[in-house]
Formats: sequence, structure tokens, C-alpha cells
Amino acid sequence: MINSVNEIIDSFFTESFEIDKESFSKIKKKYTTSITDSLDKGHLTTNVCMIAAGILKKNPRELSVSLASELQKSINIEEAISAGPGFINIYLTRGAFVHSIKQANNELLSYGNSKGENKRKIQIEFVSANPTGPLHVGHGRGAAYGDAIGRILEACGHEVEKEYYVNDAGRQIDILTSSVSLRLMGVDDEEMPESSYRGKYIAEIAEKYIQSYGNSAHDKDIIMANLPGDSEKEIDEITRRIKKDPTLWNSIKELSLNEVLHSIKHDLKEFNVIHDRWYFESSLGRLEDPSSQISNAMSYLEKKGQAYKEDGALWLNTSLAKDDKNRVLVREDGRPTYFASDVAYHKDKIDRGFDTLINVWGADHHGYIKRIESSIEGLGFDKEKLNVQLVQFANLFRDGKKVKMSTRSGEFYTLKDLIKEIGRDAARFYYLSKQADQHLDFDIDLAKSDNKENIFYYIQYAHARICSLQNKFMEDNASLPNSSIEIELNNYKKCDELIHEISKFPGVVQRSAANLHPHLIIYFLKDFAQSFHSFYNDNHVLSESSKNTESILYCLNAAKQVLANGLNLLGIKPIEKM
RNA sequence: GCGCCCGUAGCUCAGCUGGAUAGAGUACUUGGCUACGAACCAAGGGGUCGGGAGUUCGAAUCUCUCCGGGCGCACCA
Repeated sequence: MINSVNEIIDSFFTESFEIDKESFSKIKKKYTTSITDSLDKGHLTTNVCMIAAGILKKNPRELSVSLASELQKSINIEEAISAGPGFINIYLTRGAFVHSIKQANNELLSYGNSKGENKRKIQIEFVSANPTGPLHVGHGRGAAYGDAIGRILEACGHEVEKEYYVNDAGRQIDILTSSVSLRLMGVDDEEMPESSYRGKYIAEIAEKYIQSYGNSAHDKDIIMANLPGDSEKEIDEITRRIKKDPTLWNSIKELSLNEVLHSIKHDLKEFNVIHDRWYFESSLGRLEDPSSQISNAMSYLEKKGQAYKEDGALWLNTSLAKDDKNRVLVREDGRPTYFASDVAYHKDKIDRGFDTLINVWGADHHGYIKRIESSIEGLGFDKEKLNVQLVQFANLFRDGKKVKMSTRSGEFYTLKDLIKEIGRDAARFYYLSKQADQHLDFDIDLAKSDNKENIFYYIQYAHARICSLQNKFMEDNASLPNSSIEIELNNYKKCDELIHEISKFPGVVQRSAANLHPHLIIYFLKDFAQSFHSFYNDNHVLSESSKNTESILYCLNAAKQVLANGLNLLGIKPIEKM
């Protein structure tokens, strides 16, 4: 509908005025026709006259009066009125206005989706937590966010691949392996080094290891003798000693990594988050191997003159792209930095042919963005391909107090705990309820409460109420109604506000996709639920005349579809019965 | 010092590429179940959108500047 209005507007300007191409494209670029926020301004509104007035040096009011009379000729438009400083408020014919009810009833699950004129191949990399322990509540936010934008982008016609980058090659994995090894040697809670992982899950992994391989531990007295005082050096020295038995090391490492990955995958599945691909850092290969991906990436950068040797290390000239300083790719001693792996990984992602790479990162990584962007430019690609979305940490509150979390000691509130306490869908909902790059105070008590303050249930309640009405109706009828005849004939108008809201939904989904903002859907659903509850309270649907009841129910089915589709885009299952 | 984010009602927050009288929830004061689910609805008060300047027909929204708060700035991962 908006498109056909825009066509009239465009031809009005191109045909009625001697207008050069440049001015017209300026107007076309700036003006908008949109659904009004409330019905007292009509159904649609456009600001084109105020935009054009400045460019054509005309009076906006006069423009709007003549454009309004032009618009009124359209068969879908009942009336077009010039309003305010030069807006045009458009009243659609009854048929055009109620069209969205039919559309939602016909398209069902795909109502709100769009075809995507510029369909892109998009990769979203998210969560990517180091596989050194269970996911905690901080990871949950990134998981919910990445998954939701994936669903929303797909609904807008894009091709989306979701990926988890597994850092299985670095020092953190060494520490994990050492931690498990120490447990196997019988090191107890008190004795565990400060920098080791000490959570309960470490002991559980050790237990698993014993079950599979028996207890073939290192000699505790040798490993633990004369360790350096500095806690970081201490754990590294322990690792060095344990690694002297490579067979044992590798078997412990392999089992530990598998166990942790298994639990991460399990938690994500419980959270309704599925990654299409798990990409292992180790698959980039080693620098010693000249045919590995990481070697290829490094030599490619060197050949292009982007990387250079200095003080025995290999540096990337990132400051050319406005990074503060150049960064080391390969250390003096020949070991690659984490950055080197990341460069190689991003090269691989681009080589795989994605138009857009969305990286969902924890906010503490924001200093890292410029560096990666520079490396992408250094590789000869447009840095616009990369879109980094930062996710701020979520603070949990219970009884008005912040829930404490200390990661190293292992006493932390895991994602699993959260799902168990408030449920998967409520957790997803509240993670998504605020723009991702802003701090989120996650109130556990609120998420469990059962009043309007808990907007998750407020929205679900609207859906459940419609289901309940339908069930009641079905007690005496064979099937649900399939038209809104009384509403179409304008005999019943009390649903109008709701219909107006139904028609807004596809636009909300598009905006949400364009900005990568799932929370826009949440706030829309909240307002939408409010419109419904208000209608429901004022009107007793099932005691209307049978014609009216049927028409209303057909309309409410469209409303139910909007609620369901909105929730589905967030990865949340609509509730049919509270 | 440099970079990123934030500052909107007492509190928690919405506000889309600039648009018409700045919105919700909560709290406070009231009213509404002999009807489909009261986990609900309705009404009221509450604001110099951190301050200032600029761009514009029009600014909470864009630009600059100042103030206040948070975070990040490794040959760690």
C-alpha cells in the first residue's frame, strides 16, 4: 500500500513540475510515507511536501493541498487531507484498510517477512566463548542476541549462517588441561593454583577421565615442586612440566575439550540456539606448516607489504587504518599471537563468500575492532563488510542485590542455572529487552513475577487469551471463521485500532533487521498486547451477534499471528495456556 | 592522554532514516469481575529530553563543545 502511494507521489512531482533529476532524487531519498502512530491522523502519512518545499522553493501547505487532491483519485484512498505544517494524512478505503487482517490470516507464519530486495549472504559469529568452562550468564546475552538477529535477518530474506569460533589452540586450553591434570593427581580445592580453573566441572571432567582411561596421573610431587611465586608463571610452569609426557597430555586435553564443548553445545541447545557451523581455531594450522591457512595469511600480508619484520617479530601495519599503533602478528620467538589467528580466520570467512560478517563480541573487545578492521583492509577487502556488534555485560539482580560472579574460582551463575530458574523463554526475552550495546540489569525476581510489570507474561497473556477465545468458540462450532465481513462492511469498528497495529508489524520487523535491534520487536509487542487487552476488556466477543463474533475472531486470529510471529523471531515459543 | 557507550518522569526504560501536543511500566491517588482468563482494563498528577551553541521549515534524534557516569586501550586469550 505504501509503495503504491509513493508511486503517485513520485509521478506527481515528475509530471507536475519542471524538475531536474537531481532535485527529484534528493526529494525521493529524504521523504517517507509511513503508517500513522494513531488513527486520528489517518492510516498513512507522508512528509514529502515539506521536503520538496525546501528543494523546489514552494510553499509546503500549497503543495500538500494539490498533492492531496491528486492522491484522492486513487481507488484505495478514501480521503487525503493536508494537515499541520504540510503533512498529508491519508485515509484508506475500508477494503484497503482491513487488508492486513486477510494478509496475516493468509500468510500465517510468514506474515511480517519480506523478500529482501538486496538479499545478502550474511554470516553471524557469536558466543565463541573459550571452551574452558560452562557458559555463564554473560554469554547468554550474546547467544540470545546473535540468534535473534539471525532469525530476523532471515525473515527479511537474507541468507544467514551462524557460526561459533572455538578457541581450541591457545594458552587457555593449556590451563584447562593442566587444571584437569592436577585434579587427576589428587590436588584438592585448597592446593589448586590461583590461576588454574577450579570450578566443580574440572573435578567432574577428571572423574570422567578416570572412568575412560583409568587413573594414569603424573607424579604430584614432581609437578608441584618449587613453583614460581607469580600465579601466571606458576600455571605456565606446571603446564610445561605436564607437557613432558605428550601422550598423556594429549589424551587429557582431548577429553577435557570434548567434555567442555559438549556441555556448551548442550546448554545452547537448551537455550534454543543452534549454530550452523563450529569453526576450530586449530584448523587454521600451525605456522611451522607453510601450507597452513595461518601461514598463508601471514605470507599474503607480507607480500602485500602490509606486514613487516622488526625486532625479530612480524608486525601488521594497522596504524595506516587509524589504529593507535601497529600490532604484532608473530612474536620474536616465532609463536603467533591471538591476533594472527584472528586475521587468518577473518580472511577465511571473507574467502567463503559472505557479503557481510557480523561479529557479536563482548563489550570488553571494543578496542579490538579497529585492529581487525585494519587487518581486513590490509588483506585488500572493504572493511564495511565487517559489522561488529558489541554486547554489554548483563548484571543479575536478585532481591534488589547484584548477584556476585567470580569466574576463576568457579563460583558463578551459569546460563544453565538461569534457564532452570526462570525458564528458557523468559531468559531470552529479558536478554533481548534492551539494546545490546547498553548495560542490562537483569532482574530475576521481575522475570518470575506474575503481573503487568513482567512484560514477558503480559505479551504471552494476550496470546493465551486469544487461544482461549478460539477454544471456547470451537466448543460450539466446527471451525474458526474465515472472514471479517462485518468489519469490512464497516458495520463493526471497534477492532480498528488493533487492525492498524497489525498492519505495522512488517515494518517493525524490517526496521529491526536494518538496525540489528531485536528489542524493537519487544516494545512493539508490548504496545500491541496493550491494544489487545484494552479491546478485550471493553468488548465481550462471544456475546456479540454471530456475524460480529465471527468477524472479530477472524481479526483476532491475525492479532494472534502477529504475537506469535514476533515471539518466534526472538526464538520464543508463544504460550497457548498460562 | 586516546577511543567506544550512556545521561529522557521519583525509579526502570522506549522513542525507527530528523516530523505534528515527548511515551510505557512502576510508585502514588481513584474507579471497574452476576459475562469469553482481573497474570486484565480505565482515569489523574508527575518533564527546561545533562548544560550551551550550530545545521533545518522542524532537533530527544544530526554536528561541535562543556559537565557527569561506565568501559577499553598487551609480543594475554
